[in-house]
Amino acid sequence: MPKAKTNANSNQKHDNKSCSKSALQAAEKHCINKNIKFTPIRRKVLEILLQEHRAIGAYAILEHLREAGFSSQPPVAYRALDFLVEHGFAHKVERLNAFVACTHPGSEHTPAFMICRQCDAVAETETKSSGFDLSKMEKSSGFKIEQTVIEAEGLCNSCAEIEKL
Amino acid sequence: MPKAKTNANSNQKHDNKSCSKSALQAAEKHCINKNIKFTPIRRKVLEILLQEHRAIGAYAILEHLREAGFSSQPPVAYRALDFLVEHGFAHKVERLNAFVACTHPGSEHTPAFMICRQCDAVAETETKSSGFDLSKMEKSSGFKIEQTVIEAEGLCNSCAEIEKL
DNA sequence: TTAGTAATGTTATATTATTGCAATAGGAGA
DNA sequence: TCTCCTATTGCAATAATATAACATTACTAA
Repeated sequence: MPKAKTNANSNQKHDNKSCSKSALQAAEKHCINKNIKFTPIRRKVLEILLQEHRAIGAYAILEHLREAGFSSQPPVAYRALDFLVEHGFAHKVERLNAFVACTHPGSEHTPAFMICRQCDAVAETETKSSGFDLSKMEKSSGFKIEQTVIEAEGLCNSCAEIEKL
Repeated sequence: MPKAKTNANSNQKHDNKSCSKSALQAAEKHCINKNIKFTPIRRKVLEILLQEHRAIGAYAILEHLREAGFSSQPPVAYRALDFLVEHGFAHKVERLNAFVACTHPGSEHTPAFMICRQCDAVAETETKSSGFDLSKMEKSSGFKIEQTVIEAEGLCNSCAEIEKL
C-alpha cells in the first residue's frame, strides 16, 4: 500500500459494523461445521478486514493487531491471512499485495476484482458471472488450471462520474 | 522467486538464441519508428528476459546486469523494466512478482498468463482468444476498466502428463 | 552554445514476506 | 490422568521486492 487513502467506498452507504458482525458469525459457524479452528487471532484479522472493507496490507493489519493487544510480528499476520485465504474467508489482491475479506465466503468460487485507482475501493465479483470462461482457455491450451488471478484496475462508477466534471 | 528451478520449458524445443535476436531487432525497429530510446540498459534487460524465456525477478535481472558489466543497483533494473512494460516489450506477472518478455510485442493486447507451478513455465495468451469478455464485466458493473491482470496457475501440458504416471 | 529534458548512477530506505526455532495449547488414546 | 502428538503461537532474524531522493551525465532542440 503506497498511498494511504482515507476512506474507500465512502460514497456507498454501508453499515460495516453489523455487516462484519454477521460475517464473523457465519465464519464461526462454518469453522465449527468443518471442524477447523477459528482462533482469536484469526478471528481478529478477519474482523479487521471486514471493518476496513477494502484491501489492506499485512503490515496495516499488524498495526491493528498491536492496537488490539495482540502480538504483532509479521508471521502472526501472514499466518492468519494464509488461514483465511485457504478457507475462503479472504482473498489476496495480487496487484496490490493486499488482502480483502471475501464477500461471499463458504461457497466455492473464483473471484474477480475491480480495483479503483482513485478511491482504492475493491469490488469482488464472481468470475463466471463476469464473462470469463476459463474452461475455454483450458481446452485450447491443454493447461490444467488450479487457481486464477483476475483483477481489473480502473475507475469505479462514482469516481468516473467525478472525473467527468 | 522463492524457488530457483533450473530450466523452465526444458520440454519444449526452442531456439532461444535466434528467437531473442529477432525479437531484439524488432524492438529496436519499433523504437526507432516511435522515436523512443532503446538504450543499452533497456536493450540488455530485454535480452535477459528473452534469453531466460520465463518470468524472472528484478534481482535476478540485476545479477545478469552485473555479470554483463552494467551498474546493478535496483533502480537500474526497475527503470528498465518500467520502460519495457510501458511500451509492451515485457509484462509483469503479479502472481510471481516477476517479469517476462512479451511474446507478441508491438500490437495492442491484453495478455493472460498461464503459470505452471511445477516447471515455472509462463505462457502468454491473448485475453480475447481465451474466452474472457471484459466488456461484459464493464457493462454489468459500471466500472471503467483500464488495465487487467489475468493469470492462471496450474499444470502445463507436459507436467500434467508426467504427474499422471 | 545553451537551456531544458531524459536517462543514468548511487545511496539509502521502505515495503512485503519468510525461515527457523522455542514455547504453549489442545485433543486422542493408553 | 498422563502422555504423546499435532497445531498454533511467540519471537528474532533476515530475505525478497520496490521506491525515494538527489547528483550527474547525455541527448536534443531552440
